[in-house]
Order: sequence, then C-alpha cells, then structure tokens
Amino acid sequence: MMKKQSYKVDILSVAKVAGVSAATVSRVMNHPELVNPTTLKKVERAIRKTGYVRNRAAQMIHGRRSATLGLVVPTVNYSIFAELVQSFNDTVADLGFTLVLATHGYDLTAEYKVLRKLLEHRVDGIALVGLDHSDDTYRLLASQDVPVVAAWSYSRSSRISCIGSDNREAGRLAADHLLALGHRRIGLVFPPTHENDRARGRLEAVELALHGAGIEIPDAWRVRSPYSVAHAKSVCHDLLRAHEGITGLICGNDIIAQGALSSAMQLGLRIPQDLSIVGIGDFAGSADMYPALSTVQIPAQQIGMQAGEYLVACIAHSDPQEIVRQKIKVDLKPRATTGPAVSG
Amino acid sequence: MMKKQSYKVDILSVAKVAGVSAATVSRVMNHPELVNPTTLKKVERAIRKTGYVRNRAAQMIHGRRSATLGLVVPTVNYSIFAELVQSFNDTVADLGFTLVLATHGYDLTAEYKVLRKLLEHRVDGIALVGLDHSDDTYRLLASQDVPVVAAWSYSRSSRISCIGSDNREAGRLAADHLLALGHRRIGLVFPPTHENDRARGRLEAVELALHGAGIEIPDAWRVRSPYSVAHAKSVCHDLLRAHEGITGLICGNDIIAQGALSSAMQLGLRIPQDLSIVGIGDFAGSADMYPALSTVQIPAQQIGMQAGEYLVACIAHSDPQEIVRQKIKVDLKPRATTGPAVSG
DNA sequence: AACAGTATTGCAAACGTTTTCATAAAATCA
DNA sequence: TGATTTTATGAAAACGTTTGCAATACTGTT
Repeated sequence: MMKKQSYKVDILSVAKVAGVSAATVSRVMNHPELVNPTTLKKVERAIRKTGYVRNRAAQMIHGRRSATLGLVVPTVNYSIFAELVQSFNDTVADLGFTLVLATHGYDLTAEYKVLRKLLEHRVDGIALVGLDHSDDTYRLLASQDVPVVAAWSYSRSSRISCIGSDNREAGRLAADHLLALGHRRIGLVFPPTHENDRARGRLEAVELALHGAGIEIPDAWRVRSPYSVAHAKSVCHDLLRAHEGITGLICGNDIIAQGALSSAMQLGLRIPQDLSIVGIGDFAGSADMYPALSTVQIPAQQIGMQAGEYLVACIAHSDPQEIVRQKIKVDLKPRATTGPAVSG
Repeated sequence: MMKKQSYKVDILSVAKVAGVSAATVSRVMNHPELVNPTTLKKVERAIRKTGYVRNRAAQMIHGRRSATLGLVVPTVNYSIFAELVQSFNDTVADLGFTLVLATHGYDLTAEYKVLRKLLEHRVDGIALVGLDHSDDTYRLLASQDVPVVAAWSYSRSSRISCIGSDNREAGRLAADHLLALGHRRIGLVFPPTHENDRARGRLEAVELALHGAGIEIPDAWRVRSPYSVAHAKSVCHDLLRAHEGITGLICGNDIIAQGALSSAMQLGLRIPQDLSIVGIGDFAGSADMYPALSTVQIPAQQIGMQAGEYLVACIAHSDPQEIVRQKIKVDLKPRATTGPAVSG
C-alpha cells in the first residue's frame, strides 16, 4: 500500500491525502492527545499510505532537539571500547536518542575535527574518552553550550564532567598484585603515553609502585606497543627472548596482555609458573581466555551507561551545567595468568 | 578570543560582526571562490571570533545532503563487527561523511525501528548487515529513495545491493577442512539461525558437506550458543564432557571458537591432537591467539571499505540505483587449532 | 567619456517542520 | 433557548540556512 514513487513526501502531502492541514498532521505526530480520534485515524492512515518519514532536520530547526548524541572514541578496533560503545548506545537508544559515532585513532588533532563535525550536526550531547584533549577541543566545548562528559577517566580536577575510573589506581593495583606475589623482575608493555591520559596514568602509577618497592627496572624492560594483539605479541616475543630473567609482565591493557600471553606460550613458557601476566581493562572475553587473564577491571559497561544517563539528564533539565565528577571503582581480578614468583 | 556566552550564534550574527550580509557568510563557507579575498578574510575572522559552527540541519533543509551515513549492525560487542565498523567509518569519514550507528541485538523488529530513526535523520545512505530483514524493513527501504547496501552477506538474488561473502561457501570451507583432515566425529556450535542468514547459510552448508561425506551427526552434537565467549565456553564444556568421541568442532564464528578453545583447554584436551577447532570470520586477534585459530577469513575490512565507497558513489552520482552485488572472496586460514584426526 | 563586460554583494524566497493565535464547532449549563 | 466553556482545527510566523536574481562597483576598450 506504500507509494513506490515517493519523490518527496512531506507533511503537506500527508495533509492533502488526509484532507486536513499540516498543523494537524504535525500534532498527530507530536501531541496526538490533542486531536480528535476520528481525525487521528484518518491521518495515521494517510501517513502509512504515503510512507511518510518525519524530517528531524526540519523539526530541529525549530529549536527542538536533534535527538542525537555524539560519542567520540579513539578506535572501535578489538573490544577495547566495545562494551563502552554498546552500553552507551543501548542506554541512550532506550531514551530515544540516536548515536553519532566518530573515531580519531588516538590523534587529538583528528579528534578536534570530528568533534566539530558532531557539533555541526547539532548533537544534543557529547561523550569523549579520557581527559587528554587539545586546547582547541576544550575551547570549542566551552564555547558551545552542549552537555559534555569525559568517559573512562576520572580526575578530581577535570575541566569537564567525567565519569570513569582512576587510571593511576588501576596501574597501582596491577603493580601491587605482582609485587605481592613476590615478583621483582618485571617488564612493562605500554602504548605511547603522549596524548593518552589513561595509559600515562597507569604507567606512572606502576613505575611509582615499583620504585616504592625498591625496584629499578632496566630501560630494556620497558617496551612500547600500540593497542594491537599482533604488535604486542611481536614486541613481547623479543623482550622475553632477550631477557629471560623477567618473571612478570604488566600490560597497558588487556589487548596487549593478550599478545603477551600468546607470545609467552609460543615460547613455551608456562603461565603462571614461568611468567605472570597482568592486564588492565577486563575486556569482554578476558575472563574466558585460557588461561584466564588476571587484570584490573574497569567497568566499561557501567561507565557507558552512566555517561549516557548523565547526558540525557543534562538535556532534560537544561541544567546550568554543573561539573560532575564520578569515580567508578576499579577492581583487581586475579585469575590464572598470575602466580607466585619463583626465585630466579 | 571566543565568545563565552554564545547563546545563539547563527549566520546572521557572524554577518553582523563582519559587516556583510548573511548570503556572503554562506558563500564564504560553501563557495569561497566567489567572494572577494578581502571580504573573505573579514568574514573568516568574524567566524573565529564568534565561534560559529554551521548548522547542518538548516542547510539540509535546503535539499542539501546531511553528510551522514547510517550503519546498522547487530551488535558492537566483541570484535565481531569491529573491523567492519572501523573500516566503514574510516572510509566515509575521509570522504566527509559522519557515521550514525545503530544496533539491534539480532532482533529484526528492533532493526526496523532503528532504521526508521536513521531515515528520520535523513542519512544520505544506509548500510545493513546481512540479507535477513523484515518485510517492513524492505518495504521501507524501497519507499525511500536512499542508497542502501547489505554488507557482510552475498547472494546473487538479493533484493538490495550487497557487498559481502558467500556464507555457504564459508561453511563449506570449514567443513571440508575438517573432513580433509580425516575428522568424522564432528560437533557443531552455532547461534540461533532464525533471522540470521549468515549463521543459517554457514550451518546449512556445513551440514550439507558432512552429509555429502556420508556423515550423520547425532542431534546431541549440535549445540546452540549466542555469540558470546562465556556462553560458548559453557556449552562446549558440557558438550565435550558428555561426548568424548568428538574430534572436531565447527563453530559459527570466531567468538564461539574462542569459547570452545578455552573450554577444551580447561578440560585438558590437547589442541589439535585431541580436538580440532575451526571458526569462521578471522576476527582481529584470531591469528594471534595461542594456539592460533584455524578459521575461514571473511575480509571485514575490505567489505567495510567497499560498502562505504559504494554508498558514497551512489550519492555522488544520484544514480538510478541499479542493484550491485559484489562477492568478496572467503579464504580458509588453516592455523594451529586444527590437525589430523586420530582414529578413535 | 560612454560602453560593455565582469566581479562582488545583497535581497528575498524557499526548504519542512512546529507552535501561537484565532476561529469554528460542539458540548455543557442555567 | 441562549450563554459559556471546551474541543478541534487551520492560518501563518518562525527557525537558520542556500541560492536565483538583481543591483552595484569595478575593469578595460573604444
């Protein structure tokens, strides 16, 4: 019954078909309680007949909300931010919002550009990952009065609202875990910390904890790897081959840990007897790997949900934007990849 | 230099600051070659000073494109569609489009609803996953004249354009691989195939191949698992415990295979000596697991890229929408989780 | 100096909605 | 029955852009 040739079906064509005015059609869609049941039926039939789909752009131009929310993540590769994206999306979709997604590949200049695009589309709110952003970005956000939240990271002095975990605490937990198990010869596998407050916070805290325990790590035991299983596997392979004394590995996140684990097993190391590995993140699947990955949980799902709820609440109240800072608890999940150090 | 209190900075306020008309400001943004260099500078300064961000909704209402593309995937959990989303996004972002993402959790009724939302936002093109969609969905797509592509699946008789792989072929490759290695006692771990043409095609082809080899599989060896590592691990655990004769497992995708692998190792089975496992998908990370997962590659990255390019091309040409069907080659990746069957 | 041609700009209409206001019809009440 | 309230509807203005057309200001030519 739907028109095949619906070149341009707007509210007016529907009105014509239904024999009413455009205003009435609009009311049917937005305030159905105001229109006579008989007319309502008539109009609804016309809507179905014409295949009318309402034009958000046109209604947005009237000062209405766009009903979209922007989410900017570094990447959607692997499952690093998968749970965050999914739970954020589920949360806001239930509340009537559509997700506009952008990625920047850990490049804050790129982030600024995609942010601008989101603002051009007049998203009703914005969620970013972390607290490292360019000055341009912060300025832009300050100049627009759109609700913003930094997900994933927590800092009590953030310039914008944040809902996330304390990455330093996460790093400390990971380090303390290995220390408590008696490890003293520990390798560090982290991504570049430039423009990445999550990685930086974790690494700094790890170094601090190790230092506090009187441990000095040779530079050769600190290696870089981007968040890629293959890359991490390769650098860990080299590291473990060259420095057999290492009994523990602290990884920047679970993806790196996964690569580390893979390389270790390939080298014939027994986990955790010969080598302990701890990750950070507790991504989907980490608990069900074999051996199950010891890691520090960052409750991505909860963060995504709360970030979504926060933005929607801001929008609903048109609040005078008070900065909110919410710390989501991190939690050590000791599993099968860590065990007592055997004295070397 | 940016206004803090930018209540409503529209093209007119910029015009006022620059001392020109709104038309000129518009031209600066859209056809800078038409405006006098001096004026251009003046206007650009005013834009910066006011912190103006152009309103896509308002320009869209003029028949211009929204510069957004809709992507509907079942889920963003795990890395199932991660590569697809990422490469689609990268491709279209480079071409000036912003991604509007929606998920439906493998529920085609939900899919229809999110699709409507995307159309309300007047996305310039739409990419869906697979070819199973509700009649409502197909009708809606036919009634709007927006470019559409079904990514991931290929069928020579699809109702809409498709760019993807032949899932039957993928299933056949997986089955033939185990058969060639001499396996005859094979377990099948697949998700529900209702409303999921990818899973259905794979499973049907697997059953056909096994049947063709004269193998009858007891019903107890066919188990269901959603695409979740934890769930797959649990059902595989039960399956492998109850039926020790099984020498090979064909999994609906790599996520299930990951769970299967984990459960098998936990049970102390040697891979591949005691049990061979083959997945489908070759997700990011599958090659770098330990042991490396044997699987059938579905080139997600290529699919995402080509789907993006196809949509953008449609939009650019405003073509009379000829249906395009592109088959992306699947490829068996025999790795470490499969080996010759030992006669039981 | 008059003219034609070109470059630059502004005016105003248009896009598809929502919403205020006014009006007409119906229902209620005395 | 007439007055009053309630309900249902339409006309038109408004939103922030883009763009066709007209107007003006230059340029160069004779």
